[in-house]
Amino acid sequence: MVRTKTLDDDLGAKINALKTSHIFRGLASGEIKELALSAASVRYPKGSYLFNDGDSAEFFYLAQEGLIKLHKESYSGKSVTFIIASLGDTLNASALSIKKHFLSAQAITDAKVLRIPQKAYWAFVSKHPTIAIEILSLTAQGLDTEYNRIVDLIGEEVELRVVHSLLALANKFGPNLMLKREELANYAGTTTETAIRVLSKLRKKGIINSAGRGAIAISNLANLQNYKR
Amino acid sequence: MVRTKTLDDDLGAKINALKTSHIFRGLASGEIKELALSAASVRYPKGSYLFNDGDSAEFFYLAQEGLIKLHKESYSGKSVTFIIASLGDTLNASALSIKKHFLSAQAITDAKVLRIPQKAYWAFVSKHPTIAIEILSLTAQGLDTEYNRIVDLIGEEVELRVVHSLLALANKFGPNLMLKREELANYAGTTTETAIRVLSKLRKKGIINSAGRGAIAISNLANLQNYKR
DNA sequence: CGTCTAATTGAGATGTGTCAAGCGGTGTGG
DNA sequence: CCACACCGCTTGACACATCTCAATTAGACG
Repeated sequence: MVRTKTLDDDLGAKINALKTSHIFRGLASGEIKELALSAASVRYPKGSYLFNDGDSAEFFYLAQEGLIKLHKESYSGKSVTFIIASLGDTLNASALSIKKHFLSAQAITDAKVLRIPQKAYWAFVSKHPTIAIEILSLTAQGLDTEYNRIVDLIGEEVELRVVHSLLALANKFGPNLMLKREELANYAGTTTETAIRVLSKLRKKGIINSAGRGAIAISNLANLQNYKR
Repeated sequence: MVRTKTLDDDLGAKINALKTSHIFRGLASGEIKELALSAASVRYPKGSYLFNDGDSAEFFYLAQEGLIKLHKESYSGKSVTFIIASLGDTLNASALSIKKHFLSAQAITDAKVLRIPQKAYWAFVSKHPTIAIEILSLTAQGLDTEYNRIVDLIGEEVELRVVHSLLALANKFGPNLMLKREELANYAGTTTETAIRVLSKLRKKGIINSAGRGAIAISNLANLQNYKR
């Protein structure tokens, strides 16, 4: 029966998708299957929002395709990007115990995610305490990252912050970043103009190439790593 | 036998101390006892360090008396305070899965803590999955706090940041803060001088009183909460 | 009473945001 | 297929918030 077959394929795809996440790595396919059964694959067009800061968290999200920006706006309207999520990244793993999203999620390219109702997610984690530890580990790492970002924000000048942002992004996405200058600026916590000025300086030093609109190519990673002024 | 008696008292005190933490609230005394058995009560004089950023995390710490500052220094030597811990606060709960401390802990008054070897802490948490969830909840809250701090740092001016810092501290310690101007400044992510200038302004508006050295008294909390300029 | 640390205020330097203008590539509609 | 419009990128000039440096005052403590 054709219909059954496609459904099975679908389930298999979901199981594989779940396995791309660190937090489910330790489990056997059989175990994951239970969770996959309540998962839905959903597409979001570029620019659209998956959820907003402050919304009640109804689903657990796992990125499958595209880039999703996790960000938040200040009272005065300035947007800060915390995470750019891609394949295998959870968008709100720690929302387990928290009722509200504390960031907004916006697709910056066309994107696809796996979406699981909180209740099913919670039940699954309760049944597999190992996963709770994985989530904790992930959340703690995130906390460490933010501590470092704050230290940077307070103690270092913008130039270095932009460099650090580039390094963090390159570490995750490789040396060819498909990001607008504005995205980089939001990530580094500065303005587009200032980010561009830093990039111009880096270009003159041969550390990056202008790779056209919406792209930044790091050509000399080593020099970026021990960058001084 | 006197010796046994004092030991028992000691154990009882440790059990009670553990109960002051949110993460152990759900457990019965009998269950906590196991953990208390491997706990040691340790004193640290004002100014001394419990551990340093980057050290391997050998113990789990719970604050019992005094104030302990969790902070980190930037490469350029600027110190940022993240948390001021007091009775019942864990200093490194999420270090469960992390091998290294990611903040430094320094006593800002004479302090007393409960100290538990990582191994015992880990074993206990493994045995009580509920606690892992509590720790996760705590860590996630911490993450939310830091997200908000970053948004503040990037989007708002110092004046407002100092006000927010005062509110956060007052929320935890009450309107009479026993902190030096310098501590407040580190917490708000600014310099001592700038913090003082903001405080002077607030004093002129009747929102705070100068309560002498090492103290800040908030006299009008309501006005502080809806503070504008 | 003297010393030491914290608090306070001033004046100046400067990094970074803001505003404004121009350029260039890309896509779209006539 | 060309032309026009839009959007992202880039650079310049200027304003200003905040840091830095310096000097003074006040309070605590021996």
